[in-house]
Amino acid sequence: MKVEKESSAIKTRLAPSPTGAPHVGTAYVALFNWAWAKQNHGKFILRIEDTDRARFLPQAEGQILEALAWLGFGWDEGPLRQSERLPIYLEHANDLIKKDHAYYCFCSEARLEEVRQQAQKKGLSPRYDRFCRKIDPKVAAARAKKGKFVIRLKVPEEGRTSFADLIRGEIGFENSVLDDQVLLKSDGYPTYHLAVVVDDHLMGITHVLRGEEWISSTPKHILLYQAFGWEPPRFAHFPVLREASRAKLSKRHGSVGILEFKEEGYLPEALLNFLALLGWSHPQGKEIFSVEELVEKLDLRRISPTAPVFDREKLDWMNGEYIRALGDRKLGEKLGEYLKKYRGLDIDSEILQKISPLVRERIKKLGEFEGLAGFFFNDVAWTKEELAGRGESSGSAAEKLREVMTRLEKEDDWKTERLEERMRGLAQEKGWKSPELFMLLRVAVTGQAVSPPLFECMEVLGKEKTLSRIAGALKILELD
RNA sequence: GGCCCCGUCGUCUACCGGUAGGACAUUGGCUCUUCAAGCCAGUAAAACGGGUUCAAUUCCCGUCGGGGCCA
Repeated sequence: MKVEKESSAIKTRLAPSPTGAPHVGTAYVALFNWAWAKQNHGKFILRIEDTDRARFLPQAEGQILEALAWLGFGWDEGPLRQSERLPIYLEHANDLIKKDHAYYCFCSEARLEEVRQQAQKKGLSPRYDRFCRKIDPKVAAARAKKGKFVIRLKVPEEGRTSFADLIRGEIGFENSVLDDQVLLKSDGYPTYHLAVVVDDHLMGITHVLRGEEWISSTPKHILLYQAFGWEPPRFAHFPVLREASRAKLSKRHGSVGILEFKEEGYLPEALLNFLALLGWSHPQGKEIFSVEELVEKLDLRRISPTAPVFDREKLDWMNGEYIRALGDRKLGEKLGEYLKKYRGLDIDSEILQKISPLVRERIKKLGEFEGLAGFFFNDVAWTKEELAGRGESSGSAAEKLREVMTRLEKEDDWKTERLEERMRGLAQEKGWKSPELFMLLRVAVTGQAVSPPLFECMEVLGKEKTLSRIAGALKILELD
């Protein structure tokens, strides 16, 4: 059964530039583009905007694809590369010249620079002075055949260009402040502005959801649509993500790359849930929800235009929530894959299944696993201070451990409850404080003062390994 | 410098003309073999100044502050 509704015509796109590792800001915008398309049974397109040759990075596209795959965003068309569509842009730029909406410009860099500075001195926008706009088109065309040129848009001298932003409402600009934007560069590549407009139109994009840094270029785009005689898409400008300092997200304060989050052990579901809450809010005030629920409930009018701070602490909390919600089995699997891929550790999955309930409430990211539970499969080392310390002499600590050894060696029922019962009994019998005994044992067995519950650890570790750890600790204490 | 966007607890936000609710963080407590998790309680906000209105956080203007774009 096929139900075609008007809304099924909706088409969105993600248009990242392959100039570096994909940024969370891209994930943020991708999320809403993807969800909006899904909600409307429309299409989501991936387009690689690689016309900036100076900043092009060959490995970036692969990273973008990997990041999107990790986040779970599939695309219906693409990836399309603008660099493979050069003739199309050229053709369209020429078309604009024909329609007298664009013109050739032959000005040198030096002259342009001088014009800019003069304009600025007068307190005006640093714009091009439209010198070449006055050249007779026929003369210009002839000249263009021989030498270098760029093609510029003929921006109307008067009037106002405005659009209804889906998030912010009416936004308008006086045409008089707009520059005669370069459309085609002297190297034959289109500028961003020409390429987006041509592509968005040719691909039938109905909704352009992008970051607010594009607001000031939007009037140029609208003017281009008008020059071509095309109907512009709807626009929604999302707020940009900020650091606590209100500056743009930056590496100095933590991760900003999508793949870095993956590597640190964030779950994509958690990252996405967190991102969804920046700007948007669930109508029932829910904090934890799936992307499916976002798809169902998303309403662009509910997006706040204020640039939100990317609060890594809340992200961590949320990731912890998702980890806790995972079953032991699932968490064990995820840990296995993660440790293998990023730490080169191939841990037996059965052991991982046993450990995962012990760490589930104690880690916020998969990357924290090793620090908390590495002792299960790595060797441990102690110092005397770590073992004794806490106001206890090495002698008395050693005495306790010796006693523990004797009791444990006899124990055949190596189960959590049994072990706890034994050790509590021992403490009571000897008049030792059980918290102190347990801490000593914890350090002896795990090599750490902070660990999952002691007796569970001992059970998982097994009798043999537990005893050899205690023996090892004892040796350290007996050294002078 | 010009243009544009934004301004509710520290942070993310809700209500959007009848004075503020939730979440993270934080503080205290409970629980307790460490650390967590969990539960309970607490602290904490409408940048400022003018309008409009019976009434403004909510609408309008200005100021200030933050950010973006163009170089």
